[in-house]
Amino acid sequence: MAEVAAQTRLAIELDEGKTADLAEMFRLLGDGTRLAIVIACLDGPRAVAAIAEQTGASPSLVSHHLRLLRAARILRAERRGKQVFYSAADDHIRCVLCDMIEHVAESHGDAS
Amino acid sequence: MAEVAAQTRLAIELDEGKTADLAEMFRLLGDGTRLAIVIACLDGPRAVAAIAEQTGASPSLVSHHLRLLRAARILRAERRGKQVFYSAADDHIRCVLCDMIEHVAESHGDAS
DNA sequence: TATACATATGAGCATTTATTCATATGATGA
DNA sequence: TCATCATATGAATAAATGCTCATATGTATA
Repeated sequence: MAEVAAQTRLAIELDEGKTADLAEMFRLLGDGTRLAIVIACLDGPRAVAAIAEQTGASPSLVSHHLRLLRAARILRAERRGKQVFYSAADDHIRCVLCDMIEHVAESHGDAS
Repeated sequence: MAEVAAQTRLAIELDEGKTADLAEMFRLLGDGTRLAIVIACLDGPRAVAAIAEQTGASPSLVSHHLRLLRAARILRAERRGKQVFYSAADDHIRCVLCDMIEHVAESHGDAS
């Protein structure tokens, strides 16, 4: 963990455009329904109906969100017959989620 | 990087409450102004006025956002005389940002 | 072709949210 | 204490956003 800290303690310098792109990514993960959809797709390709059932959201709503997540390249779509399967576009999203889970866990743990 | 992927390829299972907490964190980073504020605080303690100048936002707006970021334990505040200095609460945020920067860089790079 | 199933899209609505302006709180120095 | 600087807070508003309902597109089977 110290290594990671040292490795990443470099200054992050981003122009306004890059910062906006980054924010857009976080914004997409910043909705409970959408985040649940992303998490549902982390373990492998999931059909829209399955995602809807797992998350408790309507197929229509799921489809709306999937469009955004696909456009942002957070998820990728793959058609198999009538169904369309969605899965994580790459492993970075998984890392982002794990880091954030750790953060939430730790900041809830100690009082300050 | 393969290690990280393998290390994190475990299934992420979160109840509704944890997912909402996570989403709330991402939501806070999902605004351009707020994200710029967080980035400005990554290299060390920064006073409110300095953050305002660096980000181009008004001190009032910065203060509003700082309140949210502090409440979410993304930033921590430290008073020195008249000024209040803000810095990153821990290194997880830095990791989250680095991962997401990589993701954006790669998904812009290759066409799919 | 016609029907059924799976997903996608569009419009409308209710809510949330980022921002600004005005004002308040807190701390230092004269 | 008074004045000043730095930050925080509250109210108001314009814009963005998530969701639902209705409908369209696309695919497979009878």
